[in-house]
Amino acid sequence: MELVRIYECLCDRTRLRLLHLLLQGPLCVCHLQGLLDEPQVKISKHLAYLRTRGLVTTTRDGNRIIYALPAKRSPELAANLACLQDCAAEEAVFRRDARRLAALQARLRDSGCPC
Amino acid sequence: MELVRIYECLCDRTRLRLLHLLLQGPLCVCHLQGLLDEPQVKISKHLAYLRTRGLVTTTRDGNRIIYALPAKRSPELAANLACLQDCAAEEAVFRRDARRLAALQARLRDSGCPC
DNA sequence: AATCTATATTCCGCAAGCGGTATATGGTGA
DNA sequence: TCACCATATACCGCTTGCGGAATATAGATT
Repeated sequence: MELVRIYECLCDRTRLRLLHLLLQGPLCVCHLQGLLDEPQVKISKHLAYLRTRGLVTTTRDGNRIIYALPAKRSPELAANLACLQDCAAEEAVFRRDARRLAALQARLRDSGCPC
Repeated sequence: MELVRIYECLCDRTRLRLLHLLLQGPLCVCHLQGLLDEPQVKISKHLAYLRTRGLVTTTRDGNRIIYALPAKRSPELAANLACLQDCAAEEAVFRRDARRLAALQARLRDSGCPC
């Protein structure tokens, strides 16, 4: 994957937040939507942007579409995701997202949710 | 510096090439122009883009303007520049730029050039 | 079949970015 | 002062990206 393509995916705040959350594991759209507290169309379009460029993969589970980071990642992508992980720890938005995700996961632990 | 601002600076190939070269040390515009083999206005505008966003600094030396990476870098910027340095080694364009820079530096070694 | 729920897509208007041409600026040297 | 060099800026047209409103799709449920 060409380096500049990766950066193009990283140069929007919403996409950064999505990728940062997906670093913790797969998530369906409705959860991402709830976590980011942004309109459905906005989330969906940014996920589509990432999907067409190969930064995320999708699987269907009934009604839900579950997004995840690709299992196999090029060295550049792996390096940049690691970098994002590190840097995100310094910014409030990302820490807040991570906190909300942790809370969500706690709630979901015993609820048979596919995500 | 906000993370997304950094990525905005990184999401253009010309700017990536410029930053990658500046990782090796300060350079004046005419040298960057020669190394990238791109029109003057293109180089100048991308450097201006980087300058207004604080990713490069300038000093004047007579007619020449010398661009450099900032001495003090935020952790995010430092991390991403290191990441770029690593990833660039995998792509032909960047390797070619680095080779040309090495050649230029060899030629300039004993020529009292300010860069 | 009709409905509901989750997600995607289309269409629109707007702003930003990019590359090029032409021109301006500002320091240097004759 | 005049010409010259290196660099920057203004303007233009084009493309891309973004957000929102409305609509479409596709699986689930009744």
